Amino acid sequence: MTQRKISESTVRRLSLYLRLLREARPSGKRVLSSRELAERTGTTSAQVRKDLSFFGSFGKRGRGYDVDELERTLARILGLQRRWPVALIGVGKIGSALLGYGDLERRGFDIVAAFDIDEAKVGRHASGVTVWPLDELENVVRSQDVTIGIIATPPEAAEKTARRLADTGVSAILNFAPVKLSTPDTVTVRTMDVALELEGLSFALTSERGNGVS
Amino acid sequence: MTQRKISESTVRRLSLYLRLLREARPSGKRVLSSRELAERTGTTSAQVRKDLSFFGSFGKRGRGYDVDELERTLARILGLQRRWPVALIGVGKIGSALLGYGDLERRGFDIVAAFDIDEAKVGRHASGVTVWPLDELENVVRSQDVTIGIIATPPEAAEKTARRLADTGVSAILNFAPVKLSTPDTVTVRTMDVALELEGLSFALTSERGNGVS
DNA sequence: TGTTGCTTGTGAAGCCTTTCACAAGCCTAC
DNA sequence: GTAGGCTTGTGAAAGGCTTCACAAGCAACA
Repeated sequence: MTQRKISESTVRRLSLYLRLLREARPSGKRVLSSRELAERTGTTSAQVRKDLSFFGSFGKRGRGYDVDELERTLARILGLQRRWPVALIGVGKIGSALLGYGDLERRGFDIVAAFDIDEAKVGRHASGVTVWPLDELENVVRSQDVTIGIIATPPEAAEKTARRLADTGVSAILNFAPVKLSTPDTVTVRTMDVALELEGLSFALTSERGNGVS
Repeated sequence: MTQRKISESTVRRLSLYLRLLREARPSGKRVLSSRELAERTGTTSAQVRKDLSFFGSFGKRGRGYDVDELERTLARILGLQRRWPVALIGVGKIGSALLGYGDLERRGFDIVAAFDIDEAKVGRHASGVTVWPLDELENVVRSQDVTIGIIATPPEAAEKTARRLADTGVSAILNFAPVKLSTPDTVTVRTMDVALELEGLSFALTSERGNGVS
């Protein structure tokens, strides 16, 4: 789609800009400068302009960026002009929280199916999503055209689950299990590990220094 | 404690090394080389050695790193030779999931108090932690010597909650609300945003390219 | 139309992180 | 005890990301 090698940090910031633009819209602001975007996302104006410049020129000199237009542009760049069907594997504590977490739907991601190995959890979940037995993973994922999977299983099961997802054609995985997944490199994996983040905070507190990082 | 300017990515990797060492112990391995550490955490052996070299020399040439010793060393570097009392603000979906999530306790973080503005949630939580009314935040945090707070409130309440925590002497915040927190720079903030991570995956899928990132 | 003020887009510089490559050093086995 | 094989620790090189700094351009207004 676009040129290669956009860094992960750039993509992260693009998401932040998009989030900000969506929040800004109701306020009636029609235009935002790179400086304003920067201040409200915790970066610098040069960084904002550089990030956007990888994809084109979207601003007007002397004015800034049109809020609506930049919102559409960023959504397109990030692949969010569409909705993504997502499969959730593991309906324990974290899985259940995700099922009920409206922010995902609001931002374009629909959990269309959930899976659990525990028969007791199979059926209709409180949040309205159907929980399938794990055996059905391949069938349901294929029939629903799922390309993004969320792993919220116990750590022991994560690796195997990842392999099954990969084999079924899923090419992006958000992993909540505190393990490194070994997947073919046709699959993009992001791991979220709460304890790991807390450990980062522990380090910051221990090495005693108040440099706030967002 | 140690020399300055350790990058966030280094700290992240140190956590991964530590996690791996703890997993490796039961297997009976007494020694691990930087190559083995690297392979199992998704980096390179040179990176492992460089990361460790910021803090000292812990290996034995020709052999590798003693598992027990390096585990202790990393725990000390990360400030994990102690336990951290943590306060949780917001006992909704995410907050409840965290309360029941044993991995935190296992890795040295004790949620010693939870808070919610909703009277109905106040009392003893299923997971055994006391849920306090929000008004009690300052009292309880101070009396329990909490220095790490987890914000799991709705986004609108996050900023104010962060300020209250900061004013009460909390100097590290793990933020689950999808907003940028503005805190004095005596406070270190890390934000975890599920939708943001999914957007990163969306970008990867959209810009069509299979470069697996862990 | 000309002037003033402001903001973008971008090469270049600066800084930081990762990778390279190799001397130094440990261990085993003969 | 010494030869061979392996691994660490680390300067130096390479690579990547961020910041700088400024020409180009838009808008408002006289």
